Amino acid sequence: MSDLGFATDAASRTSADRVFEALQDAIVRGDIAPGSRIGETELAERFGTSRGPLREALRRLESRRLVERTPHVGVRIAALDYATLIELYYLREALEGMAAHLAALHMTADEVISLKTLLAAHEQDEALQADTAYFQQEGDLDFHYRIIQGSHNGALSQLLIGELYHRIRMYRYQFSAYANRPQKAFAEHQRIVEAIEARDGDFAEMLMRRHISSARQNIERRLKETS
Amino acid sequence: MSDLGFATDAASRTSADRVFEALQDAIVRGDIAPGSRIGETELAERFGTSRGPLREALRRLESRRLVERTPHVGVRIAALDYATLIELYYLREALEGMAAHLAALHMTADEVISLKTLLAAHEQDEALQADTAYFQQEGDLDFHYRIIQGSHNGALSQLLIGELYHRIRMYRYQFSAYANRPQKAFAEHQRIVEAIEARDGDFAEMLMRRHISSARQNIERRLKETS
DNA sequence: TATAATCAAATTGTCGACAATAGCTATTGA
DNA sequence: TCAATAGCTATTGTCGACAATTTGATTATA
Repeated sequence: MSDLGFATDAASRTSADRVFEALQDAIVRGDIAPGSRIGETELAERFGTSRGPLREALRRLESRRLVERTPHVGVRIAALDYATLIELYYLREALEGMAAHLAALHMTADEVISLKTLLAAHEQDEALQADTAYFQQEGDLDFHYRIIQGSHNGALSQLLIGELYHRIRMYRYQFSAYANRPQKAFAEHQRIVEAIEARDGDFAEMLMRRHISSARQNIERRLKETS
Repeated sequence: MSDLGFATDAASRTSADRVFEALQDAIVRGDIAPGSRIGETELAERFGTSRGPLREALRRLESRRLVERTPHVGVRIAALDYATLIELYYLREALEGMAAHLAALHMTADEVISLKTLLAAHEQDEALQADTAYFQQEGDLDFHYRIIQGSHNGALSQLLIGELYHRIRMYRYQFSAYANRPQKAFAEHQRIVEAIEARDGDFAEMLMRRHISSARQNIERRLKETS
């Protein structure tokens, strides 16, 4: 998937760009333990470059809050905690609510058809695999990506997909069991698409906000049960 | 004002951090023309450092979209256009609406009092200076900062204050005459504070969204008139 | 004259070395 | 035995030099 807003021409990709993407992926997937501290020399060797480009990559990852920096001490891989996850859900509720609203107003007919096709595919797959979490999660992201892109608001897309979603995915990879119930989420997806198809911006926004809000409440509920 | 999320200990500030802040300030204030291209060597000399730290600073500014980078070509100061400004207002509407909602729920009594004091000071100053745009703009930002901080949502504050607001300020400095009418905006501010004081999250959110939305519409209206 | 290929200059990308700082260890004193 | 200090080690911060690439200018050719 394209990482909006940065040049990714395969040909003229610079070493700093490559290590940025590779390191980001390693962090998001959990190949490097959250909260751990790794030296620049070690990282540079691991990614086959020198400390110069590596430090440039670290600065960008710092901006995305995937690493935390302390001057003269070093960088630490971002730690994951539930409080921050909850905060991110409020951000998603606001931003994706707006995205759904704008998508209802600005999506092209083709984009709506493509979105419905995606949902039909999900329905097929769900019918077969009942409650498989992984597909649902990736499929869920796919669905949300489409809505965001459908807003036709570049700043909004860049913010959500280019910066926020990496942190979301990091939590998904490493806090495995927190997804909303697949069938419930799927039904909510369907209603959102209906509202978009009806070009009802306010309703689409409301449905999207409730969709994300209920996911957040689901996490908060589990959090109380297990503590 | 603090630039949330990054170490700013005056003592151990690194050269890369200093040039980052200085260069960001120069860009936001328009000391360097938007859309212009400046070489790394020239920038490094201007800020009294070498290209290493400068490039780290540029990477962070790239993440904030204050500069645009083309591999092997160089960086260009972000260009300003009305389409992007409008997009940013939709972001503000969504995010600051959420901030107002959360502020109504989570602001401490002291914070509410302090916010009311700020507004009283604005009223005084407005009574004296009628329609002075500059103070109003800075005062306006002050007001919005307080609400955002009052949300007590770290991720939201970091996103708005730490990343988005620099672009907003850049537009304010350089697209001078686009502010909402001061007295109308002030009245809206008062209503928002009333809703926060009444702990009415939904209403505070609605008022904030209308406040920002009408500012956006005001810009769009002027845009049509002059074109 | 227009177009394409070639070359040169300037700029960016990368690297290794050195300087500066923080944190740890050992030593000294009470 | 504990605390404080001094020194050492490892890591980060900074710099200058070199390599790679782009861009434009120039020249040759149709």
